[in-house]
Amino acid sequence: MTNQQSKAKMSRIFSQKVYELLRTVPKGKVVTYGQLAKMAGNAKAARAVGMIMAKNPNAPVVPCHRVIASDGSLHGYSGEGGVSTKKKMLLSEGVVFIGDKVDLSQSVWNPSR
DNA sequence: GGCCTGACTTTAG
DNA sequence: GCTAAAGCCAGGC
Repeated sequence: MTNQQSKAKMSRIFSQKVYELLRTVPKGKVVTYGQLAKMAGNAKAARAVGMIMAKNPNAPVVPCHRVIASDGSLHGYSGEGGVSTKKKMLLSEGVVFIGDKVDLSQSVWNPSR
C-alpha cells in the first residue's frame, strides 16, 4: 500500500477514513490528531478528528488511545481512568513516555514506514 | 438549512 | 516557558 490506499477510501466520509488510518497504526506507535486529519484529507480537521474519537463508534476496532496531541501530550479519554489509563496502555505497548508526554522522537508513527 | 459543540493547532502576549 | 485567544473542520440537533 505504497500509495494512498487508492481512491476507494476517498469515497468514505472523513470519520470513516480516520478509523481506517488509525487501524493501520502499529502497536507501540502513536499518531497526532493533526497527522490523522491530514492523512484523512484535511490537515485542519484535527478538531473534527477529536470529536470523532470522542464519539468513538468503533472503540474496539479503533485504537483511539494511540491518538495524541501535536506536542505528544495525551488528551481526554472517554475510557476508564481517562488519560491515565490511556498512558498506561501506551506504555504497555512500548510507547516511550517523557513525563506526561509521549516521546514524539521515537513513538510517533510514520506512514512512510 | 443553520447554529452549537468539541479528545485540536498555531500564533501572540 | 506558560497562558490566552483565534481559526478551521466535521458531526449532531
